[in-house]
Amino acid sequence: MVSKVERNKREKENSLYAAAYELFINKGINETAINDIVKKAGVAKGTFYLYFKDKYDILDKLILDKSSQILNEAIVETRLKVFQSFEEELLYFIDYIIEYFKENKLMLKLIYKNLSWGIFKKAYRDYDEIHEIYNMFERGYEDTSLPREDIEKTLFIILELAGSVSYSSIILNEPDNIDEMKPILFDTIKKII
Amino acid sequence: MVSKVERNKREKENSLYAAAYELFINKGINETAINDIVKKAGVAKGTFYLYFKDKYDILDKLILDKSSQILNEAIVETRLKVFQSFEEELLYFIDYIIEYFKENKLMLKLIYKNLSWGIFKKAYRDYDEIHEIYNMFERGYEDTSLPREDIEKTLFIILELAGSVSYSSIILNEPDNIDEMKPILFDTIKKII
DNA sequence: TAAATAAAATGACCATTGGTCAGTTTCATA
DNA sequence: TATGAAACTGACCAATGGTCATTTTATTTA
Repeated sequence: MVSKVERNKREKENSLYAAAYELFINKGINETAINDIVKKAGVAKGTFYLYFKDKYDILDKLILDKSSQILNEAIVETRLKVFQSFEEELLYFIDYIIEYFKENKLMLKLIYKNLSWGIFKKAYRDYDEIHEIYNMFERGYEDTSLPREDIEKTLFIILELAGSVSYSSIILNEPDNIDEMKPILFDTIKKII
Repeated sequence: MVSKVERNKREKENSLYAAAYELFINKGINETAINDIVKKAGVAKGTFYLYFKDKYDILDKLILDKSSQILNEAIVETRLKVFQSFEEELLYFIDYIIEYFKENKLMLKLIYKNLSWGIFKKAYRDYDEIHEIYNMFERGYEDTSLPREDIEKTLFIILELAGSVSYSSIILNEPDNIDEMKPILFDTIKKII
């Protein structure tokens, strides 16, 4: 049973997350004051400092949460489908995330600009779901021309590539919009694996 | 002839740039106050606001300057050499930049985390040198299997790839250090072109 | 070269923000 | 119902961002 204290605690914490998320998305991180966050969350300022060190602490935790959420969603959706090849599976997975961020541009902006690999590593340790991406690669590697020992590095390269190209084309339309960039991005990934 | 006013003006501005650069590098951007910058630069606070809108304004201009500087240096060095192929030329260019940033990690950290494609576009318009990267691609495209119309997109993809992989491996040693990652990065680029 | 004009530089000043902590409220336990 | 523990509060102060009337410096004009 969850005690009342526990429940209240989570309520305050969650309302802080929700308030910070909305403000970071709509006003930007630099333009959001702690005062804005606690006011929107309906808690006292001191409460903020019970849960978070500063603005960048709640930001880190926020994007860790959001990013593992969307990654997990993409993994689950991918597992539900049947594919002819690993290539097809991988591209489906990446496309799922791209389409998601096409609809949630502000979230992409927030996540991508602040998600360090260090944070991702923490997710990789702490969240079982994240392992699934690697497992997908593990399962599929026989279909590829890749040396066994390069799997992790290649996975990294593909995720970095997909991430940075998607970010630029979705947020900045540079060098072109995402729908124009998708074919060449996918062709590139096919060349890599 | 450069007037005395002009000369003084540039001195103040440059001392602000130099101070901000050193502080951003060593203390971090969030931890650096405008007061710190003007104190280090030896000018009054009001002077700062004559030249820059805020902290992020001087940061933008700083990284635009630093990044076009290193890009230009790499281009000049590459032009001095003779290559057997476009592939060789491109990899030399990228390697030059990687080696530079290996020796200047803090600068890479500052630039990469804050260089938006928007800023790069401005450099692309304003600085002739930046065009040279595209020209290198233009000259070399006959050596590749790429369709003519995909040159710009491919250039973009390769630069994004090299940039994000280099950043992670140099700064975070993730997923491995840059010397371990280089072979696979270069192989990947070869596959792409 | 001296006076008038223009431009640049200054730093005291105030509003906003980050962060603290003594006191208060809420909850679990005996 | 009393007691102790934990969560919560918001008044408070130090630090920061940004302004602007005044002063200093450079240029132009007479």
